[in-house]
Amino acid sequence: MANMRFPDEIPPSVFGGGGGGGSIFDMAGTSSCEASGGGGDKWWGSLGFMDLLGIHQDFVAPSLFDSFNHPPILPPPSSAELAAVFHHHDDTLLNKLNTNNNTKQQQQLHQGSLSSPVASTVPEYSEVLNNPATPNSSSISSSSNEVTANDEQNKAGDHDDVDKTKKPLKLKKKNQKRQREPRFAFMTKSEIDHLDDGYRWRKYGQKAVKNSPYPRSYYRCTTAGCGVKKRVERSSDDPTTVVTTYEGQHTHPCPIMPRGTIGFAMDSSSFGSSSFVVPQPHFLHQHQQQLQPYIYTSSPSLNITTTSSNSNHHPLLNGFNYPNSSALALRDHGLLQDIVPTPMRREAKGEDE
DNA sequence: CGCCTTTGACCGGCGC
DNA sequence: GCGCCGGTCAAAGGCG
Repeated sequence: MANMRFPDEIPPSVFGGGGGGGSIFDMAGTSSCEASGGGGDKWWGSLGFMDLLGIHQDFVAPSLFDSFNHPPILPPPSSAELAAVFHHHDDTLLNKLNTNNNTKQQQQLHQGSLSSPVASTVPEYSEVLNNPATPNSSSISSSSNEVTANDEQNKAGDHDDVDKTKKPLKLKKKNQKRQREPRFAFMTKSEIDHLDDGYRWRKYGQKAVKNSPYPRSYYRCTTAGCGVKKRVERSSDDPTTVVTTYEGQHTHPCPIMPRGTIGFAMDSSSFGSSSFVVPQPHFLHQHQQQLQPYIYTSSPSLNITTTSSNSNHHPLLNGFNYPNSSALALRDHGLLQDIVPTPMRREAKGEDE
């Protein structure tokens, strides 16, 4: 598979608003740590999508998984122009989302976890807007009992499947209902179905989606022992929108840790629950309030710009290469302004000059 | 050769 | 019980 990359220089263009309903990350292409291995001169240039997701996740709460029990504090959504992230246990949510962008369910999602960030009642799934989340973050491991349990279960299951020859596979333990790992779903505007997030995925299945002309693809993280899965499907309502659902939690860092990530990497010990260092911009918490909705719109020409009022010019981003869509997204939205500490920005700028 | 995608078959959950 | 459907498996083939 060819790694999609952005051209080194991307002229500014129109940063269109996201479509209706749901959150939209607009990305024109994909990239990965892998892809950026050669060209990522800038710390930022090779920042993987998942890294960013991780960042955003942290943005949501010190532990996003904690938010399963404690809804994250979120900035208010900006109506339709929202970058929505769902973490849920309900498989049907996305289907419903796809088939009806304005369902009552969605409204409940919005109301439940957005307008009432500290709501005491937590729906089985909750929506996290403007905070692209990922299972990948050390900060979530502390409350990911279910994940680890499931990982083990998965591994055990895999072994069983492998050891036992062929057909009697799936001899799953009876009476043991398969537990779903927490899921994070988000919608992106993209021409590319499979957004490269820096991790290595192996496609293990594809199914036709009911009421949709677009198939759903199933991916699994290829790293040994990592049972993270990913589902990718294109919205039937809005073919330009790709719904990506992550399931599980990476037990490893990004296969190719982008150099730039160092800038974000915090000592995992400072979070007390990390088995590896991942971007942990805890300073984000201080800036939560400034969060802008992530509305990323790509155009076929990959021209992207921003409409965000406070993102007209980012010293940090001046002259940066944009080998990946996430970078674009952030640049686009001036997000770095909010999430990157000034010293870091300065440093980056200096490096850039 | 290793890794990946494709694809049909299979399995389990769930609703009727 | 049956059928539908989502999810997974694994053989086969492609690609670098």
